[in-house]
Amino acid sequence: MLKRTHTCGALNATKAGETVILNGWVDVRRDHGGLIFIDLRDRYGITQVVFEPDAGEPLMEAARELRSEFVIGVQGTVSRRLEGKTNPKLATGEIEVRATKLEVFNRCPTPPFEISATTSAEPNEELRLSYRFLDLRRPSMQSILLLRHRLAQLMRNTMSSLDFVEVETPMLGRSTPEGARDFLVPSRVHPSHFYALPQSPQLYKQILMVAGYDRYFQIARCFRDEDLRANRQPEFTQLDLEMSFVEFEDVLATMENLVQAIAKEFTGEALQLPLPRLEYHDSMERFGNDRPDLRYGMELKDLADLAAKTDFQVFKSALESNNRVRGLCAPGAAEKYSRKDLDALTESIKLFGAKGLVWLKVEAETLTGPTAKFFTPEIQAELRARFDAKTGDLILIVADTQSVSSQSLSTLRIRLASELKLYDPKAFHYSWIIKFPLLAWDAEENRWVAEHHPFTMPLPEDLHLLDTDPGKVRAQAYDLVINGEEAAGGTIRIHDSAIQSKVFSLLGLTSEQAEEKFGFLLSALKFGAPPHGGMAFGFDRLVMLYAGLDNIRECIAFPKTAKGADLMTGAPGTVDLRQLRELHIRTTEQ
RNA sequence: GAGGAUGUAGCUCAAUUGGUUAGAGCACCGGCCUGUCACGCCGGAGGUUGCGGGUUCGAGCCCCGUCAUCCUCGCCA
Repeated sequence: MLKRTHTCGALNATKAGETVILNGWVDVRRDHGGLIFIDLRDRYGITQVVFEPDAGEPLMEAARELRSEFVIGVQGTVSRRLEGKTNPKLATGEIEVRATKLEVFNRCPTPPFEISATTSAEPNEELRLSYRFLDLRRPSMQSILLLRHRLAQLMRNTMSSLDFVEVETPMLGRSTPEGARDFLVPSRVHPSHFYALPQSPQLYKQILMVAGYDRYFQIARCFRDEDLRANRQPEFTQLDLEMSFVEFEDVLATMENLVQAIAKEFTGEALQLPLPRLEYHDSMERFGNDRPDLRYGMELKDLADLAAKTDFQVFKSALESNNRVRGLCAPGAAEKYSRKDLDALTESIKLFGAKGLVWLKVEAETLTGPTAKFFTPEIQAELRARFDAKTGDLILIVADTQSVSSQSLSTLRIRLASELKLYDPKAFHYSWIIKFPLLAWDAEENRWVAEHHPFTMPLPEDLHLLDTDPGKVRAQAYDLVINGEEAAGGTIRIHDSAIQSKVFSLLGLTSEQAEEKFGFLLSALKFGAPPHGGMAFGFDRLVMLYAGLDNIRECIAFPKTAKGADLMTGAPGTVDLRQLRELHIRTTEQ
């Protein structure tokens, strides 16, 4: 076998005259009859190999047989290219390898799509996923997986240097009631009993704190059996971590070191610490969601006072039902959005239950639009002032419930910012969102549910509200938001049994039920649990952000489709009846 | 569970109002070519228009069903 002495990205003019062997795939063949060029590709690069008649007819004959994606070994002499014949597009473009020997390791049928980077049209994703082994051979995919590897390495190194210990936790665990739907694994040995794949290593990492591993981390696979989205897969990866003997500020400060290292590595930016912070309540008011993209402004404004002064029935009835009247001002959008575009915007928020969208174009003298007549000159002036609106701007107003107006306006804000190019798509903005609510009221179940999980520590100054006004209690929870994406999130945990019981009772759990559901953790917490807290970074999402991707499948080697299928392997598939019998399982199909 | 989009040659796409034999570029195959690097030139082959049914003199196009993929809501931290 012709074993490589160099990779296809390694040769340059300093190696001229050396005899080398390259291994790789034929990227493209250019057959000039008397002279044959081969671009040879591996994951390091592309090197041009030239077959010349001097090398003998048998070699030329063999070279003529070569086709795209043949796997070969080539021996030859590194040779400086002739004056004016260099290729500045290739890192190896100064040289070429003049072939003296050729070994074809494997031939390849015409591939279903082209691997070469010179191809402009992207094959459709279904095909790419079916032939993932070819898709991943494409240089663009290889650079993504390499970036992913670099991020994992950086995280491991940084965490280790901060004295975190990597510990693996089980994939086969126990189903717990809170959170997402579990993937279940039947037990052969225990009929009718099931393991659950971890939604996250949450409980194990708290137990590791009790065990004295005061700084733990893991690049952990997590599983959630919920419907998929462009940025959601049934299995995904987190950088999971937990720290002991810390408070809120300690976790944030420690993690900012990691964030700073990541930013430096992937954007070259020297992040100023501490990172900016925004309270949940302010974020909801100013941006309508808890993960605002702060690369641009276009903040939401409350307009209740102005709405009250109009005779506009839509506003009046909204205020009477204690709903919100809020809006935003899109700079320079009045011209760019036709009546049809505005109808499309209106349509887009009906998805969230919005009944309509009030739009006003800011002109030199007045505001115009179908509902402008409800706004007196005085109110128009106040509206302008509130948004600091300029001629040519577009004011959009939604009158609806807190939830509907927030969802509608935050979605409009994101869409308009993108369409109006209000930010540099290559820029990065990092911020913490803090002081999340501890609990949310579940109207269906008629009880409080934990926003994060039942072990989240309330803010000390809000503890007294647990008895009087639980909905107002804020948590020691924090999210890291990068460019409008939730990149990480975490909490300080409760290590005080009195507070824990109080939270359980608010959640409607008796101590017996809590014991039954979380007994092993409660037991561990009793045996000397240190104060602790931690967080988890969405690893795939970080790769997406730094690779500039808008789809999570692009940064996962073997992802699932929207219905959770693996088009390459055919998973999920059927199994033999015998396997089912061993597992004590009978399906409804049988 | 729901809504929307897409499905035509190996790939990326086109095909007027339902009307002749469904086209193009790339890839592929054959021939020619000693400096290409998106090589070039000449020639060729390649189609169950996702699948099933219906309407019609006639369906890639209209209708019904179904499958797959994508996006979104619900769901999910």
